[in-house]
Amino acid sequence: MGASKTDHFTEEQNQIAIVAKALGHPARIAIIEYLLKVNACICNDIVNELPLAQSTISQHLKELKNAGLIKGEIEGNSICYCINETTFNVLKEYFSRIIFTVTNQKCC
Amino acid sequence: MGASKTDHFTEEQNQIAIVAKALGHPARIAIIEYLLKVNACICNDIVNELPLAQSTISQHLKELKNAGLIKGEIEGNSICYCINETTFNVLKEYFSRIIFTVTNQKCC
DNA sequence: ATTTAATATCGCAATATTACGATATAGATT
DNA sequence: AATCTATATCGTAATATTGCGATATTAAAT
Repeated sequence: MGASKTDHFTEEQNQIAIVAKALGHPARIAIIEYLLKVNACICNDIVNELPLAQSTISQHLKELKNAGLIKGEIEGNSICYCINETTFNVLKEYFSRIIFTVTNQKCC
Repeated sequence: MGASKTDHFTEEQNQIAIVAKALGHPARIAIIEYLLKVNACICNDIVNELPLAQSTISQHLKELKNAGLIKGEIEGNSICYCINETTFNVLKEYFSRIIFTVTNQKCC
């Protein structure tokens, strides 16, 4: 095994899971925070910031991009990776909805 | 390999990653949504709801519990699993902070 | 035209995750 | 006491993830 049974879940459930999974690694969280901090953004900076090899960071960036959490634009020699606000908003809305529902419950 | 280099990241980065990772599976998202829906909560219900074996669901519940996303209280024969609002709040706050920071940036 | 710099991809090894069936455990029911 | 019901744990197979070094690739600088 090792593969998830995605077929049996809703589109939204799979989508949220994909995004959450992409955030499920401290290096990727650190990358997001670094992008926030520097505002402008070039991958090679991150290589000096994180204790990981360049190839590993490139891989993490790819996963963040696939999940729609960051956008990357080629800018001459380097690449401008930025936060994709939209996806983070989807997450925030989703969690807000959960919290709202829980708060209005009486169980536990 | 297969293990993350958690040592080199901050406590918060690791914590957020752990919680996000726990949500990074559609079955676990479905479990959360089911808990929300039924309000009262017994694991065995979920077995009839999801296309997964009882042992698999038990495993997923364990991971959600370890990440602090749900709480479980033994209630006689069965177990009352409920959403742990606190952890969801932490997530929401974290994403809100990200969105706030991004919105006030001019890059990209 | 070469070289340099920034990034991506490949191939691999180590480990983690997912899922299942079988079995254990523990309280409830008979 | 025996059985049922709900849940957890174990063992195992299949697959995914993490991380690295080596090697592309592509644009910039010399």
